[in-house]
Amino acid sequence: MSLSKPANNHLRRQRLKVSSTWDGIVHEQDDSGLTRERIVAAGIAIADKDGLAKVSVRRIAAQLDSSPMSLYHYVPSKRDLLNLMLDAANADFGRPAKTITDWRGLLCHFAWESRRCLKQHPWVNQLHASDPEYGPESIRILEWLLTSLSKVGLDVGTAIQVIRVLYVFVNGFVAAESSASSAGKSEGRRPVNQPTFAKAILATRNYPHVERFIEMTAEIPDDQGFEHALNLILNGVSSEIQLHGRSLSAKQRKEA
Amino acid sequence: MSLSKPANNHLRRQRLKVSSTWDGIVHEQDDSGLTRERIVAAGIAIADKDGLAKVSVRRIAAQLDSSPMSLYHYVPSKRDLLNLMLDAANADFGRPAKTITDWRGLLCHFAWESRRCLKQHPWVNQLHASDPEYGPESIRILEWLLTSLSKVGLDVGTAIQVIRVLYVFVNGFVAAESSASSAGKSEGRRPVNQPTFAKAILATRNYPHVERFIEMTAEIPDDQGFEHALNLILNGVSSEIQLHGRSLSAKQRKEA
DNA sequence: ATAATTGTTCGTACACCGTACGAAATGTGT
DNA sequence: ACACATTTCGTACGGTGTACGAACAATTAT
Repeated sequence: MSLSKPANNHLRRQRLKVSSTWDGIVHEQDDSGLTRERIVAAGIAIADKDGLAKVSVRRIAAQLDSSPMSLYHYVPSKRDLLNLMLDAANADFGRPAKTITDWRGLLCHFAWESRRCLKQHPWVNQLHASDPEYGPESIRILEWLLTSLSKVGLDVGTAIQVIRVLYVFVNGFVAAESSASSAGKSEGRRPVNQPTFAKAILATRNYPHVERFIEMTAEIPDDQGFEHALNLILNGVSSEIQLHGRSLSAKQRKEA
Repeated sequence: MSLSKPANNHLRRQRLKVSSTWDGIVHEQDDSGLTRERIVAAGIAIADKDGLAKVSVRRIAAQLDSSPMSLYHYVPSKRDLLNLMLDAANADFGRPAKTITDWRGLLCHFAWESRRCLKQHPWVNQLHASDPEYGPESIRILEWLLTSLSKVGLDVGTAIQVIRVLYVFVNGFVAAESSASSAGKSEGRRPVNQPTFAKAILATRNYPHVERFIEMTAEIPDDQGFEHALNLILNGVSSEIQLHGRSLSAKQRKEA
């Protein structure tokens, strides 16, 4: 459709050499050509619309008016393509205003913003469970967070430990959230009278607490539940900091 | 190979009617026949040995000297088969001695025991990310934990919230653990000079904190890291309880 | 004993997947 | 114009889940 400008392709190739960091290979193209970015974007689009399971090399190719095997010139394997998608999904993680000057604020921002990104692309969780490779975006974010925290006076060691917990928590929470809501949406998926494990068992009325559990998680708004849980963890952090404070009193850390 | 005893099959079918609760269907068999349990067990064996990806209907059938389609009489779909596997994996969750009489001890036990189960079957995490359906075992465990906690005086509402956090945390932690270790084990998987996103980026030495992060998570023994993180969360719980304690002082919960 | 009914196995087939291989096409440098 | 490098893509292999229906075996009814 749109024609390329072969005149100065050579120059542009020279010029853009910096951009691509996957391996040695460098490509660029105007609108209609293949690009790793375009491929990744198409993959994300499909995953967002129809779920991660529907992301196939063939389908991406179709969406780009190309052929399956062509993609393999820009991406070494599907596995890696998924990794690229994963990282790209973190691209719109927002750094906060600089006005935040306490660790709690920073961690809060991190948690909420992570959650926002994750909810935008529910498939990230699935992906993340089977392959936690860090991409450039994730690394940038992590670095930013750690430097911010240390600027604010938090010991880097503790920061790291805490982030690990927080990160894991947010991921898991969102996973639970999104799979619960998707279970509600596509509730005609099952043959109707096949009442899902859980329902059949709970119908025996032998597990009152669990019933209560399910009720609660259903009726409490997700945001509120998240905030609550988040605060719980942050309180834990707070008490951690108080304990072996700013690297003082390292001795009494054995029993407190 | 082993011959069946067709003489009294009828009687035995009558006798065993109680056991199976999936839907209405009831089956039983001596050693050589198909059973839902045997199918599930085979699936678990494969997943344990070669990973979840290698669990296919065909392969399970082969392992049971049967044909693929035969399995579908005992299991409605592969999706459900995986759910059955998931639940079966929780079967050896151990209840603690009754000597534990404080919430912290109970939650600790729950966390450690969950982790143990998860580590035994690393694929559970993967599975869990894409389908969190509760099975009978999980429900039993949850019910037990909740009743125990309430016996010990913990408000059920808080207990529920806390368990959610803890559960999510343990899952995520173990996921991180196991995928990190598996990345180390099969490190010849990549074409050697294709240096993984992360390594290439970190090689620029622009992200010192992240480097430190990776070092730390690598060198701290997993058990220790887990204990630390767990205590952090439990401290959060502790402060939560102190705050709006045993439903006292609900007013000052706004700012503390 | 014979027939009808039921529960269980399984061969075949379809649509889909990731991707190895190598030939074709396209563009570039001399 | 020719040689070269890059990019495209047709074909094919071996795998997947499972719908369908024929075959078989066991149980029950007559």
